[in-house]
Amino acid sequence: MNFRDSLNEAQYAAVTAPDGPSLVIAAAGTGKTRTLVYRVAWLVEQGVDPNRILLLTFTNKAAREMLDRAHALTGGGVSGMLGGTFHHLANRLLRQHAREIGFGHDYTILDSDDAKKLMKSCIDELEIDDKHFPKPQVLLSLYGLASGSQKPLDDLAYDWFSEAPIDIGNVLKLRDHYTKRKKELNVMDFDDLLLYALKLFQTSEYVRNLYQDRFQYVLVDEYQDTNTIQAEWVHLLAGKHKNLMVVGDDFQSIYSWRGADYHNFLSFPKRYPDTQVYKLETNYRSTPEILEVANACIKGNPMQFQKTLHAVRESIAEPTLAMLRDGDEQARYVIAKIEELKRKGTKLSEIAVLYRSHFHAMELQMALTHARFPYQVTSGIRFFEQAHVKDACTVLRLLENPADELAFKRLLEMFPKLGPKTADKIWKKLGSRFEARTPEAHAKLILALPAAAESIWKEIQPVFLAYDKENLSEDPGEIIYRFNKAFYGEYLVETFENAKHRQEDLDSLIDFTARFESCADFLSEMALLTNLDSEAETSPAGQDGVRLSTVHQAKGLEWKAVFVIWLNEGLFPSAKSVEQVGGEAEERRLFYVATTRAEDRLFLCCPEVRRKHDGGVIFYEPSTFIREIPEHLLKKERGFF
DNA sequence: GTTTCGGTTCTTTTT
DNA sequence: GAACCGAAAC
Repeated sequence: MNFRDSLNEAQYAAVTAPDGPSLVIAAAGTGKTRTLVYRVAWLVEQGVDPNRILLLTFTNKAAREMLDRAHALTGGGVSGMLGGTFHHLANRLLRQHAREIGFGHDYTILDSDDAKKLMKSCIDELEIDDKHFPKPQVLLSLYGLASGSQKPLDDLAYDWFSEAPIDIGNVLKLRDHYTKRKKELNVMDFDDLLLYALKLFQTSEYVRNLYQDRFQYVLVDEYQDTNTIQAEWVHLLAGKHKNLMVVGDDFQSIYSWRGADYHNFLSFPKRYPDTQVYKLETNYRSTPEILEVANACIKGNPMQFQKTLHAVRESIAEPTLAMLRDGDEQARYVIAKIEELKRKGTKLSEIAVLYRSHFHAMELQMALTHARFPYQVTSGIRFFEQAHVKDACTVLRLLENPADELAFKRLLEMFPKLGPKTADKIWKKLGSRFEARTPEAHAKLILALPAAAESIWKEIQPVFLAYDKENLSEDPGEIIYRFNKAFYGEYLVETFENAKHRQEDLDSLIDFTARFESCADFLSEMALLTNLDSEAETSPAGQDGVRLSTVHQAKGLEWKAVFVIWLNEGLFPSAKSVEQVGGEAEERRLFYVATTRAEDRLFLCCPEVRRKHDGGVIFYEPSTFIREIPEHLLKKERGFF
């Protein structure tokens, strides 16, 4: 393979870097993924066993893309290489060694919805009835931050609630209780996966040696988004061979609210004194006038590796700043521009509308539907977190983990006359455990059920018992199918008005299970996967449509034309973020990410007012980020409706 | 004592 | 939407 001809100077240097620690500072659109993929190919060509290469990413999408590309580039020469998200690797190791840290190997992974529910019941159990006590969601963020940053909870809590009269003692007590409950239920939340994986490495010499020996080369994508745990874990993973290559861009660090600390990235050379540094600044994606806007907007941010995007492309058009009246006019403006682009030959799938928060897209979604424009939303609600999908998986979860109280209660609460209180009583009566595979457990349960639920249970009991009898532990789809046939299909129709649509979801869920080797595999995956349609998007069948996405979810992607909507003070930058220390700088980086997604055309949209549902209006100033861009870089437009 | 239903309010970002 | 709250219904 000719590496020289496929790469520019800086890329080539990084790809062929000598052993030892190396830091690749890769600005937006400079071929970061390409560099990583070629690095893998290079290593393999040097005779490194792919089995001994580890590639860590943050998202499933990034992992899949890199593995695919590496595969294609080497003609299948990288099979055996381990590549995936931090959470995936953590899960993989923990499944094998969970006992060493006091869990069963059959632990369940809580998604955020489960975690919220469990947190709520913890609050009830501690009888905290303070009206002003923070909501489960808030507490989870706080605990997650403490876990990810490895900082003491009390310090963080004092800062977090400095202006609210919150009993910090309760906040601390609650975390201990929550931790204890998770152990009892044999469940881990997302933060736990990372935390316990690190703990495993710190406490078990055997495990540490096993993987330190194995991983001769460790590559980390988006290193600026690592938190303390991840950085420490990476440090240990590469601890023996010390061939650690991290790639990232401090300008694109946008996850500090979940503990990401780009100082890991900035201080990498300090931590590893013999680090080789490579800087990629040649941008292949965008026109010079788009890059000028991007460079201008990020320049003022404090504490960063200075770098400037150099364009290689020809000019096309100045980015447009559109001043609009309200959300409706904004929607009409966007649609009119999309029509114009389409007439000039841009495919709809090459156009994206980006925004700070999901609800910012509401008017636009309605207008697009009305105008019969095909569009695809990278949705806020994750496929696997929808109520009916979670309902359908309760049986499986119980079969796999008899201590899964959340699944048990979720299942029982679908029955008539059975609410939270009764479900709790029954769970306790059964000794906080339900061995769903044994007939004895079912007999005991039936005695405890209200009369109305009894007959329903008798319908679904065979589904549970078939698991061992018919050896279904490798066929998650079959269990879901039978549960649906025995009970859930009917329940769906009685409960939801859009039952048909939800039934279709379940059908595709059953199809989706086919790719998994076991129920345990499937359950882990569905907690760690974001969306079912993520692969529909890469498949050729993915139909033509405008992409609607949050900026966070757009990271790493690119489109010919990009619209950024609701660029208003309080919305983007979001008011809540700006309150936090370093919040505005992070929002600015987010805006930088948004602008650097565009290849040819960039439209910045800035309405004046937002209409509330009650008919009132709120005035919004244009975003600081707009005002920071020198005027001559933008072409100004007004609404025309 | 519980469940269920209907009305109200509010949306940050993700593994 | 969906999460929360209060009141009616069982």
